[in-house]
Amino acid sequence: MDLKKKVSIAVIRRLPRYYRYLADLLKMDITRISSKELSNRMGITASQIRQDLNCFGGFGQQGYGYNVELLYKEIGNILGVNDKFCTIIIGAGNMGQALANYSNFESRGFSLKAIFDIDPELVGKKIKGIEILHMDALEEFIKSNKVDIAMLCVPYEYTPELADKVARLGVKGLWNFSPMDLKLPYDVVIENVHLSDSLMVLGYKLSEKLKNK
Amino acid sequence: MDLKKKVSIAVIRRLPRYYRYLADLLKMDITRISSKELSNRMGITASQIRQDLNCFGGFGQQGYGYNVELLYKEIGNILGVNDKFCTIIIGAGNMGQALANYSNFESRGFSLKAIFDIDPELVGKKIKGIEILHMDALEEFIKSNKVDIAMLCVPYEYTPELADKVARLGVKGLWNFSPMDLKLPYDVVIENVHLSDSLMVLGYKLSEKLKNK
DNA sequence: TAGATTGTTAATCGATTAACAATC
DNA sequence: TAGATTGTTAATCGATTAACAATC
Repeated sequence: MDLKKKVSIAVIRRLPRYYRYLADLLKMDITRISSKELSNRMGITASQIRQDLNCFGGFGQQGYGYNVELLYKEIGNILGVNDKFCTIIIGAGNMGQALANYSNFESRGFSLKAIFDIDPELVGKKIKGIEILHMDALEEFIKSNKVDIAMLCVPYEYTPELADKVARLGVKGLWNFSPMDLKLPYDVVIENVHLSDSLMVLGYKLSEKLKNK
Repeated sequence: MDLKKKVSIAVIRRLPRYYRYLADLLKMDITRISSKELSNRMGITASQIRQDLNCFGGFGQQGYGYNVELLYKEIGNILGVNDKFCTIIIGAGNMGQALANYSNFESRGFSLKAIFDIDPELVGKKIKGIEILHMDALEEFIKSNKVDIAMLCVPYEYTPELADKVARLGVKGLWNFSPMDLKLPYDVVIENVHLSDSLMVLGYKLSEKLKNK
């Protein structure tokens, strides 16, 4: 179907970073930038920037550089900022509530539709105007609403079963916060946030640092 | 000082994942495993597993494979699970509280010593037996206690200033939850958790998926 | 011993960097 | 036009995979 080579995940993972730097430049009223200057700010090579951007098309102009606003919008498009993904949060503990309160998800195309929990203390409460529903209502909700992404913030032991359930109901994207690799027999995309993995890497870096002193 | 080549960060980032799989195997009372069998479970090549492990030494035995418990302990050692890092959480909002409640950090060598916030409503409250202190007490606390890692969970606009402050006070590891790349003139190791970056990558994967249907 | 599987070297692959012609 | 900087090809580097002798 698509003839051009698939863009590597390494490039994709750099896009949100470009997007952040371009937003900063916009805020500073900088209207144009060269790959050289951007490379200085970001601490990567200008070559890499040009290579990355050219995976998606020629956004620059010889002798001039890149128009910041245009490039910002283009990268936004690539990342689907204008796509409006409908999301739900499952598990309204601290992590779930933290995600519900993240204000910049909305501006990046992620629209929170509902929050679910089993705790009767939490059910009925509102976060950012979104009512917390009981878990029992989850299946019905997914069946009668478009849900693109489920953010899984339930305790470890509930996660696999829950992931399987929402995938079976047709949710195509999972954002997993449990320290496990979900394996699903369905055609689903998964992005993991393994906090303890990240912390352990920090621990490793720190001991290396102390060792070499 | 160290003659052997520095282990690449790609390898390091896989270690916590090995550690999780080995913990699972232990739980299942599996005492030995070959790189082949582990590769099947993890979905990576046996070659990569052997290469990764041999960055740190020969933990296996020809004809036998790896002793699960031994390997688990060795990887734990490499990651510093026995190192006891003292940590503090700055910002006791939902994210800070979520981190405070993460029970498996402690078992991985991270000992939470204090939590800080400016909100008088929160100050004095206890999470997991740790009292939330006022931000004003931060400087004094760091000066009179060993603090290895600060987990920064304050709003975006406070983060750079705060990072600079704790680094100046001698904290050597920062775990940053704000969507920005901290740049510090001090000798500090930083690990970022950029949630919105992760979510945007999920969004990208999802649109790719839908496009190719 | 025969079979299994490691540790390690060599080959391959992919990603990053360098170079430069094209062109604004 | 001259200078700057892109888009793109080629070179380099590093990481992953394959192969296999060593050995349990």
